[in-house]
Amino acid sequence: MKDTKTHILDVAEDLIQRVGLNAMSYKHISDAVGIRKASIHHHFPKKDNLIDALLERCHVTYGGHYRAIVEGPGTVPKKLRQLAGVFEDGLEKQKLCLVGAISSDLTTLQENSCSILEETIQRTVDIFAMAFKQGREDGTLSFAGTIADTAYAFFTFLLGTQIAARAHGGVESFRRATEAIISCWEK
Amino acid sequence: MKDTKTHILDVAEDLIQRVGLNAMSYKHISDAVGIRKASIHHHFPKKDNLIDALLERCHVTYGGHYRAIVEGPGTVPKKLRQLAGVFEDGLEKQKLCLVGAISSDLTTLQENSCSILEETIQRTVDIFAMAFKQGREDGTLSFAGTIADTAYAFFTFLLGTQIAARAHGGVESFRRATEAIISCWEK
DNA sequence: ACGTCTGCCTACCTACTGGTAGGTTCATGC
DNA sequence: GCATGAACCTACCAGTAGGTAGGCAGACGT
Repeated sequence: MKDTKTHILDVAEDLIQRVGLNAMSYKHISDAVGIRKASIHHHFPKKDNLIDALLERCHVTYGGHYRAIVEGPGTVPKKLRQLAGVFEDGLEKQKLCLVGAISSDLTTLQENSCSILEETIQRTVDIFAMAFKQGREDGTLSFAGTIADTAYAFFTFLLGTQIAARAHGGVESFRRATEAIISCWEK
Repeated sequence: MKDTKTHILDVAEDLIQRVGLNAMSYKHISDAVGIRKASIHHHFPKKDNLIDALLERCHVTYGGHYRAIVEGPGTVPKKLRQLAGVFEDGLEKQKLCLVGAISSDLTTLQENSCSILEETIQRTVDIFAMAFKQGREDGTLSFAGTIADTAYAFFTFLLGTQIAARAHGGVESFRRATEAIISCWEK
């Protein structure tokens, strides 16, 4: 039986990815975890605390995941497809990237959460940028903008395509759109 | 003094774009319009009716807007930048594209609304596709994928970049990311 | 044996959610 | 003159939101 705090975070993350930040409630979490609502408050007094913890955990978990891909073996175009694959896996389960789901409800967040979110995006883009840097250097990728801008664009593209594809086209459309973008960079 | 029904739709649209679908309530609308909550229900009995009306109106309003750009004068790359400009204008007011905002909260929608949303996305992509078709034919654009896939990718890219840029980077990042993508297609 | 801390509980609070019932006012058509 | 229906109102409903107060059982160091 795993740590309750982690269990709460897992359930909350899953709920946010599926139904969105504002449709997720302490009641939903307590139902799924199997403890009372007040007990969730014992671990995370305010909803903001939960969100902050989620975002901080996210740029460890996902950051590690992305980093493993970028620093791993294979050609750069293949790495880009692997990064897209992470989003595709989520989409298959009708789930959005946590950053995307939370960003959509940005204006209902408190300031501190916004800062963490901002930092999480930056760190993610930085990891993506390593791939584009490598691709430009080894000549497997060809793109017009800067490394940072292109990495940012690729991340936001994946984020948006995941959101749109859940509403229209599904995994098939996601894959075709991703291919349409990556193949333009491929030398 | 404009039609109340239209006034309600305008306010609801603005609210959804700013705070999201699930953070928008009949109370907020009634406050902004200046009539009582029950009166909103008189015009739109259920929230779903409001959302449906909003989506249907959206693919008239925005559809017309996009069509005017695509069918208007200027080179195709310029048209793509004008399309991006529509999203940039929204971002400047901290507002998301209606389709993006609603798509993020897709799972809290009823079936009928999902269908309309799907159709709205399809129609929008179809308009975008006209520009890519023209660009491929007159040789001002060069892209690897099909016209439909690339148009879809460009739309979802704009959608995602708008969401992400509101959380990190703002208009500046939006513009740089957009330029990074378009310049790869420009011959 | 002792206090104390953690984890969880029941019971409760206020504020707000979407939605309904039923009444008033007023313009329109017959 | 009178019925009709649209537009709006007050007043209310049950359900749910986030959050709090206070109690209880067990583990733990002293």
